[in-house]
Amino acid sequence: MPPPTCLRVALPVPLPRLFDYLPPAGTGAGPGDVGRRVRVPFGPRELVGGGAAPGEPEPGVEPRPALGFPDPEPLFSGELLDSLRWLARYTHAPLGEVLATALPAPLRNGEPLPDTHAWAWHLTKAGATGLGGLRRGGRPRALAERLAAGPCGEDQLDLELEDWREAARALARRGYAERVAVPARAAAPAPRPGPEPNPEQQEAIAAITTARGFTPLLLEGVTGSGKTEVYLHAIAQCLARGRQALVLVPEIGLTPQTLERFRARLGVPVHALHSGLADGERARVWTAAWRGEARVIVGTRSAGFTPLPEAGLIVVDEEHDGSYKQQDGIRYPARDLALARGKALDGPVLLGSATPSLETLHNARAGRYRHLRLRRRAGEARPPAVRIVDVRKRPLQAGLAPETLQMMEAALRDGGQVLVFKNRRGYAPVLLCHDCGWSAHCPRCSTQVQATPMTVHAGGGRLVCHHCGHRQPRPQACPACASLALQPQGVGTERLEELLAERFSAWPVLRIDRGTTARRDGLQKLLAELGDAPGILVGTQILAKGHDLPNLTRVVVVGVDEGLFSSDFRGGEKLAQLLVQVAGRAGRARKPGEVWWQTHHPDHPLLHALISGGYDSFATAELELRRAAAFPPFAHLALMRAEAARAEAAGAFLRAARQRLEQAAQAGGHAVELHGPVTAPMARRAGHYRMQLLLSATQRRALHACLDAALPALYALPEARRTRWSLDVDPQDLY
DNA sequence: AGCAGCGTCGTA
DNA sequence: ACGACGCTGCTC
Repeated sequence: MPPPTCLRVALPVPLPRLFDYLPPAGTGAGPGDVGRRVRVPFGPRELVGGGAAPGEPEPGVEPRPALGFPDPEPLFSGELLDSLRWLARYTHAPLGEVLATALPAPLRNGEPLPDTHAWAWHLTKAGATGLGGLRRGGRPRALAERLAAGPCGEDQLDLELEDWREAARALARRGYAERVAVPARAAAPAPRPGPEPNPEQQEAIAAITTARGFTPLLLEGVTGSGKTEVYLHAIAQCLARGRQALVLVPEIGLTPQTLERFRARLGVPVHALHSGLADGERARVWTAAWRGEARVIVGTRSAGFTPLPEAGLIVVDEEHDGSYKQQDGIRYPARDLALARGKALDGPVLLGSATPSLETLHNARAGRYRHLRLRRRAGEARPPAVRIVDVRKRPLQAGLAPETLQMMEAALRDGGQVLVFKNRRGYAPVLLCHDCGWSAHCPRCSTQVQATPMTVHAGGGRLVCHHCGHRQPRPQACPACASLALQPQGVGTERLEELLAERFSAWPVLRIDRGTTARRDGLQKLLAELGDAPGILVGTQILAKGHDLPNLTRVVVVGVDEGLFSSDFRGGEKLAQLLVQVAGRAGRARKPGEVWWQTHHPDHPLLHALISGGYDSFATAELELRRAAAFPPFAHLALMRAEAARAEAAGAFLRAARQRLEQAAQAGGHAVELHGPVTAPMARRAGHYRMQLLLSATQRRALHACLDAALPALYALPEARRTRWSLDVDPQDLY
């Protein structure tokens, strides 16, 4: 057989096909080019794609020559390439878009692989002699003395000395110290042993380390039960076998303490990957993993794409967390990608959570995942007592009942900290005219029924739309009746902070939300400021996890009711997870914790299930509801969304799509139900009209087969060009 | 998606 | 007569 003349290339364009190119030098394309980056001409522009397969050009196309290969060998191969192909099939996205998403920006743009050495510091001759002249007790002196004992990697310096970078710069200016590149492995700190695992932890560790072949495991353990210890032991054993490990954590779960703990314990380079890193740094970490230099990668969602030529273990911490599903761009499910990678690797995948997602729990109960449990909290910590506060007819101050306020005061006087959880950012959710009833709405967003209210921010001075980000100054007078009686209605975290600071003026009140923690280490700094002193923390979601607050004894959840009647099918699950996670913040050390839920619905079954039987009992009841209603995990969903400046354009596309999908389902005998098109619950966002079409099927295969059959035709529809449309397989919510 | 080619308007 | 748009077609 003659060698193939073409390389079929996957390009980062929203077109469901590959493109054929002649190899650059005129040599034949080969299987060695699969997974390689290729620079190609595409119309009037130039793109970087990935080799998908050698082959012959489709009849009728005149292939152009590729411009060149940025690398001597494929960046994507083996398990990673298989997993990315799986992801493309699963999301029904073009392979080229998936490959591009898997690469850090510089590599996506065709830049060469960066250097991956680590940095270390060493003392110069001048430094060794001049050391004695440095001021005693100063940071430069301390650093110089440390370096006199031998060169030291930057990761190790992070562990040993505070604010050493400033001191290092000072030494470098005098010519006393130098920064030198060293192989990544050489810069790793020496490992330190951890505490002896308890019997439950030992059992879990043994289950993971003795697993052979693809083994998904659910590690279910309440906050403080020591899941991280299990991860660390399993990773250490994986490293001892000469393998790499990947740890995924939620967006806000990767704290400097977490990273420090991993670094201190493992004795190999531990690389972090998160949204706070510069592009160049991400590319370096990705490349270090690709070269096998990085042995442990800890990172958020996008770290799921890290190449691991010697992978031995994948951990997904807090596997239920919503941040694992990308909400914009191509929607990929990082937890499921991790499972797919484990399958392709034929290795273990450890899913950890105190509140597993219902689908994971369902899989575990059905025996598809091994189910490991940690029931005991470490040390003497006891589970917090939960109390429901019936606020019906009660006079509320700052949204808090009198007995809640009394309890808070008592806890503070006792020297403890109190967390007040309110899932509503801003000052107040509505601005209302007391004279005529006008209220502020976003000019560009609306539900099916009404324009959405704008949230009052900045101490009442500004209006912000939480759906599209639109902001405007707060009007001085009512635009409808010119009255000056404009009143913020309801309570957000900003106002709660203000009211609590007034009521509890003797104690510090700290607000923790997206506004106050914008900077990367903002949260760290805020919490460090408070320390163990008595005080109040006010905040949103962000407070639900990740931070050890040993002196936190009371948790108050103010907005329980807002979650109880969510219209979304996952609303109950999300609320239950939140309530349990927030409760986990209380009483982590010796002090017993208490959690107060304020509600107008003290008899709601969700609350009772959680109190009487815990998350497990809630999950059992909720799974029954899902089964009865044929919702996930008992059915599989895909949501086709369309938005356009004219409502008609979005509807026209989805009607055409429905027709093609129906035809495909009928022709292929796929049992798929179609619902819609209907106006999206958020009917207009940022001025665009939104419609959606829901697909559901009992068999996942049927859903995918139907989409596979119909999608090529949908891309070609004339209506498709007049609207922005997207497909979301396994949507997190139906908005 | 981008980008070009081409038509329809708006104004100088 | 020039240019700001929107619509259409095309990308190996």
